[in-house]
Amino acid sequence: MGKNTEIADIFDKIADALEFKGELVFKVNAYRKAARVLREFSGDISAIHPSEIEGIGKGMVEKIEEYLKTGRIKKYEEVVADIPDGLLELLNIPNLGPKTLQLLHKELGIKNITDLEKVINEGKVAALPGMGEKKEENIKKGILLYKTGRARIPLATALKVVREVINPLFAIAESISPAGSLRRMKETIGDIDILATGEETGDIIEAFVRQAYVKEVIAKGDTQASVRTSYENLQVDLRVVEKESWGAALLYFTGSKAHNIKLRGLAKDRGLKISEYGVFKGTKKIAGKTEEDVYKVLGIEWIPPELREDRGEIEAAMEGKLPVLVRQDDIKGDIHVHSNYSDGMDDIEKIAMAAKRMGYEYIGICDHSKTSKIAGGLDEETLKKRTEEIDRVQEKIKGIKILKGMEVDILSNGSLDYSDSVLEKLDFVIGAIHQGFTKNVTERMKEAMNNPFIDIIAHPTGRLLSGREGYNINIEEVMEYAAEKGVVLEINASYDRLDLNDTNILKAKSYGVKFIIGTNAHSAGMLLDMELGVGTARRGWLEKKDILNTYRWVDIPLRRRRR
DNA sequence: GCCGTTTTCGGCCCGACTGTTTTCAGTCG
Repeated sequence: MGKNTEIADIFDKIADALEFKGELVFKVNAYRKAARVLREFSGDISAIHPSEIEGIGKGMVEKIEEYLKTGRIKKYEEVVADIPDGLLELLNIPNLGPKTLQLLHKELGIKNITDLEKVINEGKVAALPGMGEKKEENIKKGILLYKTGRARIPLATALKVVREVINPLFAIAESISPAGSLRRMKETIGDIDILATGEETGDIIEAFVRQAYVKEVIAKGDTQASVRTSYENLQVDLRVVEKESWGAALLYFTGSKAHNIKLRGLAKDRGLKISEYGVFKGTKKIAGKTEEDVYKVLGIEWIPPELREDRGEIEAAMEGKLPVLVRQDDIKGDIHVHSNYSDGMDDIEKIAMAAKRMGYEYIGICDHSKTSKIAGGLDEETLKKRTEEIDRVQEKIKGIKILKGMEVDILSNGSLDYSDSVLEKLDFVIGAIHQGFTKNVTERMKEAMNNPFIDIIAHPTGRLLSGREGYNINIEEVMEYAAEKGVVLEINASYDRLDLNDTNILKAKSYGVKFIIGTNAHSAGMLLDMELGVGTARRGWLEKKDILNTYRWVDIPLRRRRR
């Protein structure tokens, strides 16, 4: 874990403590904002000066410096001194906020979850001022949710669920769209947000809460409802709005929260007010039908959802310098697909046909090399057979170029898994670390890049969304060396990888790295994961020219062609 | 605590829903 994440965690804890103590919300928010920007900041935090990053002022810089020097932040120790260990952790319980927690602590002396459950079961909570039976019941439900865990689900799963949720509503709603972090293509999703419009608002809400997948109706009003579904307890929120407010509502519901807050602040500076109903000058509504309208009255262009994270996109829009983001239909081929020669499910012909149906110009068959025995890695003899097979299929199938690639293991000394004479005959080579995740990974990757036949580095950090931390690696050093050597970094679009991720892409781009999006598909159907890779690239501000598989095959400036 | 060609003081996004109230506080997004 990097220093900035460590400090961000402490700032968040300070925010929790201050909020618990009833400190001014703006002060609390200042700590939360500082934590957020620190998490996303990729530069050297020891060199930050006040006001250099928005949200980091004099006080925060002092605390950062203090932490770097002493490993502690005194302010943190002061604010938590009189708070029992583990009490603030209870703020993660849904329906239990700082005010209620303070009340329970003060009046009933609760210090941890055990105490909390005890007083709830004894019915002592309902008797407190401002509390009641229902509030007690809601906290009880919250505890249950907290204990079962509300893990974020991968984007790929959320995309599948949202399609199931939306489909039955098409018949009733006039228009309907996913919003929230899903629309922003964030790599993991907490809740699913859906926006709809239509004549019969009540009918839409009723139809929504009556779907078979609904396990519990959390809230239901005239214009919105929240349900818990049977899909891993995933919460889905539906909001129904007037047609005239569609754009403002979509903007509001898409977020991110930080993006919205900044936009609303901008509006306020101009004497306007933005809500989910529209943009208002006094009581007069001046925009709101489309998202474009809302941005326009602020004097800026429409910002693609994937950029809406308050990472400089609003400033870029004000200067007219928004990137023209890469799109799915810019992609001309997929170069990371495993066939049944190694651990893929489908044969080369089936993959090629599927790629052709997707409208690709080329498809790169890319199996494991010999050291990856578990994954059916190919020895030189089998590789020769695969080459012949590709030639045979290519004879048969026209209209798509089938490329001979390999995902070659980077070995413990940084050498590649085949001799140069074998690598030279391939159309392209992707180097990958598949073993020794903690051993000299940075050095091995750099050594591998010294081999002139390596074109691409696969899944550069090795992290898995399902939990694996990734390699013990200095990723900045790898990025810098890749840029120097002209080695391309992969955006691996596999649903569990998305590696490089958005923030690493931004960082790599600043070093001058070029990218390629590969699905790492192990079946023809998984070619569709390209959508996830494109979304991630867009979150990393990438344009068509940054991504090499938007080029025709003959035009891709692969390293081996530039020697 | 942060921030500033309207300000170095006085602002800081905005609204829905729930549950407790009888006009509003807390939580959430």
